[in-house]
Amino acid sequence: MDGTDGTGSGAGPARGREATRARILASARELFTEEGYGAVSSRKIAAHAGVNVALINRYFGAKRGLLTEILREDGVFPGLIEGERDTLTRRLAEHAVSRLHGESSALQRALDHSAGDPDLQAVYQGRITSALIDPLEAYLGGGTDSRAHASLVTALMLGLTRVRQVEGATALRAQGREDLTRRIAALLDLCLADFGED
Amino acid sequence: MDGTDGTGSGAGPARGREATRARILASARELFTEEGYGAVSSRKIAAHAGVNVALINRYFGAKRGLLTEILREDGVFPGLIEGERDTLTRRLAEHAVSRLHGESSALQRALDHSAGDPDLQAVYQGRITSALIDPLEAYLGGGTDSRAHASLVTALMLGLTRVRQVEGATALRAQGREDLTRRIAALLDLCLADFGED
DNA sequence: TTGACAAGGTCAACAGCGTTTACATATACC
DNA sequence: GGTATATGTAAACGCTGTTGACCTTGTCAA
Repeated sequence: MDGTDGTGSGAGPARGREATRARILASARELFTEEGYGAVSSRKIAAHAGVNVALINRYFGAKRGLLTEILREDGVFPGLIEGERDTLTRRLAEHAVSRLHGESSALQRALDHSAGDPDLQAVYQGRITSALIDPLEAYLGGGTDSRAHASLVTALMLGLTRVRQVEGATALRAQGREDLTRRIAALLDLCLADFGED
Repeated sequence: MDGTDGTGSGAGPARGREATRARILASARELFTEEGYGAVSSRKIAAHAGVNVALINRYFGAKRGLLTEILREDGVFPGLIEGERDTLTRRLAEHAVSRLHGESSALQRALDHSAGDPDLQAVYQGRITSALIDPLEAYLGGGTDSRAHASLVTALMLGLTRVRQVEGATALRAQGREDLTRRIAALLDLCLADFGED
């Protein structure tokens, strides 16, 4: 008994399914964090994990399955879309400013950087929808316009991340942190205002 | 005389430098438009142009050079960042709504779709900076806050494009076109407001 | 006219990628 | 013990972008 697996019911597996899986995943996480998704090859991950390349595809289907799994474990906007409605935009704005200042985790920054990889399009599509737009829509009450409001909020949040990637957003960061947070919160409030009121 | 080249001064070139270049570029443009940057290989472009693969690298340095050249020819936000200041945000908002409705050129849509390709990171970085942020900053007068204002505007514009890619933005498009345009214009106005006023 | 030089174009190869297939090995149950 | 099954391995497949050696064509100078 090596006590690794949970499939103990049927015909017993062998050496270390879960252990191997975990080793691959840990290596992928580390390398993606350091170098980004596109820059790390399957063979490199396998070598780092001390494992055969083919096992990546065996256990995760394909390279992108590694990232899917990593994303599944980490929340992108953890704990923001819950709690008081009055302070929602303030919380989101603070989160956005933190990101502008590079205060998100190293992994998160690397993943932002890999967001446009063609291979990951479907992964990020599902991720943004299920971790941001959908929860926002539900949080806002699910009315007819909730989806549109959620989309506008998402646009601003994603756009800020992109601008930081493209030009560093030094001018934004040079604004006082509180001023910038208030401005973004105000923008988010306007995103959430009823349509036809401007 | 085959009348192709402009270098006629020195020792004469041979068959068709400019003609070949143009043929490659036209093929790349067509294929990128139809299938996107990442999905089209160098060999495919060469075959479509009836040309040897190596010529792509000879004339454009690398595959990404093709896209650089195409972007150089087409303006991304042509003619928006000029003219009356009072209607700037309205013009930008109308442009954004057009994009949301898929009314940009097929090429532009394909390029939006390829925006995150790792190979193109530097290309798009320079493009967005030189075709959007920099002109905006200059247009806004170049004051200390102009850059920050330009960054916010860019964030919103890029974010809207991304949301359309990710979830289709059907809820946004379902809003009345005029209402949506007004909302985005209002957001852009707020992006441009002085800091510390909220 | 003949030689030399350079530009344009071709061919085949390189190193790397993600992925798959056929095979060997070790484990657990009957 | 035999056998099915899960785990791990090795080697290849087809593809990518890119490069270097080669051939061909055209033009100029001697």
